[in-house]
Amino acid sequence: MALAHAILVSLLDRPHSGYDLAKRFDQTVGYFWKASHQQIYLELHKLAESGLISAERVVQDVRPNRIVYQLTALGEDALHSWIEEPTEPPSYKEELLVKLFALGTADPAVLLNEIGKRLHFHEQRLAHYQQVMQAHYPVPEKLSARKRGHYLGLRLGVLFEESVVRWCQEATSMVSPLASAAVKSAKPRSAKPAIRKTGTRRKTL
Amino acid sequence: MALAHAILVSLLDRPHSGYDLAKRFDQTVGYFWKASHQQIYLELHKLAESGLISAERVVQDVRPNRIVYQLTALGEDALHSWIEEPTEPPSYKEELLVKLFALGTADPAVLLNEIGKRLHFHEQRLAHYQQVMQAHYPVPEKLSARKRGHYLGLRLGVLFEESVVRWCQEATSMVSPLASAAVKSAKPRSAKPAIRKTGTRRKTL
DNA sequence: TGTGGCTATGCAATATTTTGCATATTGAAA
DNA sequence: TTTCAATATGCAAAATATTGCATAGCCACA
Repeated sequence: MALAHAILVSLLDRPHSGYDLAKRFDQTVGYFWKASHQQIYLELHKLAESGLISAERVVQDVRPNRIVYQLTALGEDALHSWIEEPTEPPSYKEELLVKLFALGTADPAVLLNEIGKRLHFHEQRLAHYQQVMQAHYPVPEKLSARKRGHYLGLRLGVLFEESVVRWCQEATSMVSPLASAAVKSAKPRSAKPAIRKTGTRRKTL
Repeated sequence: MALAHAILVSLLDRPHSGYDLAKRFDQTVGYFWKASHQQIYLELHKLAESGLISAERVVQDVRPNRIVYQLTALGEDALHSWIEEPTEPPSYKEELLVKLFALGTADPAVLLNEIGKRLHFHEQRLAHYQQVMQAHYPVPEKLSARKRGHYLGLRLGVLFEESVVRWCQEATSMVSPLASAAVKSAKPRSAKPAIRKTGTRRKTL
């Protein structure tokens, strides 16, 4: 139930509305913990019900009203005893690697294209992280305790992205010979163009 | 529904029983896709029902009987059209980083200990990956297409583990000054010993 | 002779996450 | 002037994942 805890640590910094949290989970915390707004709102209701956070309605005239949540003493305790519990290493679920496992029979060109898209994505994210790093944590040794925690999150992000970028480059050079070979031997696996109607999704599988 | 596909790519190599798959998901594929045996058995039933795989009961006298599954033509098609679909980058969920976000108020010694355990874990895993690398993929440039896919999975594993190991080291040197400072200022957050009754789990949070 | 581990499969209940939909206002752009 | 993006919150259904439990024989160890 770690989403609850991710919300609680966010509230440790300062009170947030669900909307705030949803945005925050698209940045900072979101670098290593994703959550949709639906999930956040649901979790906030649960947390409020169990007394770990308290809600306050803030009336706004220009914008829709907000419900701002803050930690209760109970919530702080719960958070800190959770922190004392042992932490399990996460499991990565990399769809792209699953696909690469089928490199023997799949069309290398398709996978090469996917790898290229990923390279771009991770380069962008790396650049973003590095920029935040420059702007907010130029001298890590001088940071306060609280900021060190945030810094270390970002730091792992940087290291990860660097790895993935490098991997994408290596993967490109290992897959592209297969793709060009496939072109030469003219053995197209499938002629259907990769048209994706956005919004549709296969139901059966 | 990527578990289904992770199963299908495994079956692409050769037929497997649920038990085989569960073990495989603790190795190779499991490096980047975890699944429990319950989930695997459930998924196998679904896949068999939708005709993507076929089941065959293998009678054994010494051991319990096994049910061996293999891909059908339908299954192969489904797998390959899934591969053509765009792939989303995964989201990492790192509990430890969530905890580190509370570094301002949490006990640094506890987190330092967790980081230490993680360092050990990832060093072990890195060593294991490197050993498999040596044993099975000594010269990546000479690998067949099929093996290249497997190699690239392992390769990302190595890069990841190297990053995390490095991060753990950096994190240790950034958190330990806080821990010793806390000892000096004698400000224990909680006196309760970190006893964990195995099998119990908090229900409310 | 009991205890535990490995092989092998599975059900049921709960928890978590995703997907789709719904509502309502403001301000800026086309 | 319609359309789009942003602000703000939420419900319901379906898909996925986790947790606990059950069965059952064989083998090794003490």
